[in-house]
Amino acid sequence: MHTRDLLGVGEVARRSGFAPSALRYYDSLGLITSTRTAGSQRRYERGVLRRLAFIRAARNVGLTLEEISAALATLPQGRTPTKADWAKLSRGWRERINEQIEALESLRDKLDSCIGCGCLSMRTCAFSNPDDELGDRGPGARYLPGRLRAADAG
Amino acid sequence: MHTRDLLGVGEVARRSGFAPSALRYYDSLGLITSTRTAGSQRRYERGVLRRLAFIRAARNVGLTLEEISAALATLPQGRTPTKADWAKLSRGWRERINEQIEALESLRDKLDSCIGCGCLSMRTCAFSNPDDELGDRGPGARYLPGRLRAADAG
DNA sequence: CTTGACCTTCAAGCGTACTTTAAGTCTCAG
DNA sequence: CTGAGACTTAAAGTACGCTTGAAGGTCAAG
Repeated sequence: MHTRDLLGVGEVARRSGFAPSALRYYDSLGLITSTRTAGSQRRYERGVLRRLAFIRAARNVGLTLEEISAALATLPQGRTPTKADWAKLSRGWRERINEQIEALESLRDKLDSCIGCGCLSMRTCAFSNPDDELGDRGPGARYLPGRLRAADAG
Repeated sequence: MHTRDLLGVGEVARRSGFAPSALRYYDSLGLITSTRTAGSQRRYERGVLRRLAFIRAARNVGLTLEEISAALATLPQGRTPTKADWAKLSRGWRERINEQIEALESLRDKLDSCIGCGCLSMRTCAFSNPDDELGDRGPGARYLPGRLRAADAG
């Protein structure tokens, strides 16, 4: 067998869907941990796959790697996390997603009224009003309004 | 009066809510246009404010500057855009926002079933399944799943 | 004409999340 | 033991959307 209980980066990549480079990056951030062979190649336990599944799901919800890292840090150390541990971690996501949905609905409704009146003028149109907290999140791409990126790790 | 019919960068910044540096950046991209004084300082017509309102609203909806640029390019050249022109431009956003909302709802529902079963395992859990088109969008931050970032300028 | 506020350009930096490249090393089926 | 293939590191690159800094020029009220 070449299917041991320790997996190399390539195999974890295949099974998790993450690129090897992404796995090394996560490794460097401490999001996942590995043992090393005598020749310093990474070897992962199977549990890493569940961890990676969590990471991907969290990314889908919109969490940053830093937020994910913080969430993972709350897992019980010593024993292998149970299903309940993982479920607890992701329970908060539901509300987060709901907030994102609400924000988008509000945006859509504003758009409806703005198209209705044809306004789109500065600081009077709710839809484009810059005081609706924007641009106060530092540099970097902001694909969605601030409140769609509120920090709240499960 | 120092409130002419041509506005300097600082004034446009104050009125639009964009930082002067952002305005110069947009200028460099051709998103907004300016005339120049003899001393090569930028002077904007009042119409730029509506244009900037559009830009901000489009950013709120999730459009990239490139998409916004393409949308603005479809405005009638020669005459000043009417309210109807602007409304036409933003009409497509509604569907875009609805798609975003649907994607999030689907994500939330998957999460519900995943928490119910406690699964979160690789390639079997719909919520974290990497084959749900992820990681195929090149480098850069991806705060939300691919389908939440589909290109479709109003 | 002075002066202070405001403006100019260009280059580099930032933050997130990785990927790519280069040059070299390790592993293990046969 | 060999060789193909998988792996290693560090540094730089990519993408987006700006901000910051340095060094200097302009504008307009008084």
